[in-house]
Amino acid sequence: MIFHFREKFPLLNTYWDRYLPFQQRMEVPAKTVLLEEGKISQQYIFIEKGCTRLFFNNNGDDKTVQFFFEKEGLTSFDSFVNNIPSLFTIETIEPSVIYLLPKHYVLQLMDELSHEPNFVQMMMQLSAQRQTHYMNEFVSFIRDTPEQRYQNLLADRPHIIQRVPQHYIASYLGVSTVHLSRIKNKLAKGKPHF
Amino acid sequence: MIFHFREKFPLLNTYWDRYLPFQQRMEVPAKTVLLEEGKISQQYIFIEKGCTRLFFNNNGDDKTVQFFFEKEGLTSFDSFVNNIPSLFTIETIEPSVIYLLPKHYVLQLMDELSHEPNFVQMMMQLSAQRQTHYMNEFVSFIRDTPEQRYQNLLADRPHIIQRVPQHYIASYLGVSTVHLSRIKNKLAKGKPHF
DNA sequence: AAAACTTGATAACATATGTTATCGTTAGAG
DNA sequence: CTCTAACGATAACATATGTTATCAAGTTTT
Repeated sequence: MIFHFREKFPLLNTYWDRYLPFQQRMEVPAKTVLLEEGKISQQYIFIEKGCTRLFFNNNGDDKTVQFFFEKEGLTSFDSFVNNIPSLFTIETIEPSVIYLLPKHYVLQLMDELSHEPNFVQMMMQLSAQRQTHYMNEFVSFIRDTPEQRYQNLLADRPHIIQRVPQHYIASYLGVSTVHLSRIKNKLAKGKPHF
Repeated sequence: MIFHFREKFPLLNTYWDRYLPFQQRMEVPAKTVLLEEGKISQQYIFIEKGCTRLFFNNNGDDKTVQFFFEKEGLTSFDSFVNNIPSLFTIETIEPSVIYLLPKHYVLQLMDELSHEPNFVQMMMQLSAQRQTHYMNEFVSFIRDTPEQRYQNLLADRPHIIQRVPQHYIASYLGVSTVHLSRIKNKLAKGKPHF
């Protein structure tokens, strides 16, 4: 999510590597809560193995907002940056191996980074990248039907459909589990694969 | 949108003021295109008077993504930062007075800013703010019905409903113009105001 | 191994929403 | 000032989607 720098800005690897010793390694089972709704995010989460989801509770039922997999990092950004209660819970979906870096070190790392020559441009690019992600999710809702959104997911991020339980995907797509099942059924009939 | 710093970070006013002379003032009628879909955003837009919308074309009909009013600044961020064709068009809704600041100056301003002590924190806060905005739009779709989204709009940003033509609002809410009209009718009956 | 929970499919019905068409009003253009 | 286009309401019908309930197949727990 946020500091998923490594591929895009290889320069930064040296910075990250310096902070690796401060990370706490954890092996956790599925459905482990890494950040609870209402708590203030105190660390950055990096996923080595497994996957997690970001969700919120709405009148008793979960609404999943995003999924994260191997080599991705995440946090409840607004909570992390502004020290306010998180609107979201972060929970593992599969048994996972994760690394936690306390906020203090993240901020220190960012401060060091700020002296690099292209820091401003880099920050803006990362900011634009994250903004574009959520904007695209939003745009997809005002442009596509749930069926089209499911097909987009199937085309662009099939690993989500393969690894994530269907009711999480349903809430992410904004439909009921029943309707997602109908969509799958309809697509299976339309495009038999034999 | 992006550089709407002034209230949140008064420190920055001195920076902005220094760049005011480089801005181009324009008085334009309604439905003036300020940035066309497919073109690369070359300037930052500040609205002194009037309002604009950000939209994209989808098979012939517009889908409005966001509205902007007095004292707000905007650009097609991803296009602006990464020099790629904009996915969106920016167009005035009312006759407006706007200021344009060429990208070159914006980048120069940011570079100067980067030497301020709390620059990193400021950038992260602004980034979080924008991310939160789009995330909330997204969350609203997987949590609320169109009727609830309309009521949220009415409660949180009534000026949009007052000043913006209804078919723009309909696409922004993700419903047809007919259905938005139905929603308004239903709410008017439920809560008579006499 | 039995029990309990999780996951997913499906049916039946109710409601929400889209589409197309028509009409009236208002606001701009010539 | 008249004409036209933009805007908004409404009806009628078709389709999409939600809700509730039931069933089946795995998984996990005990």
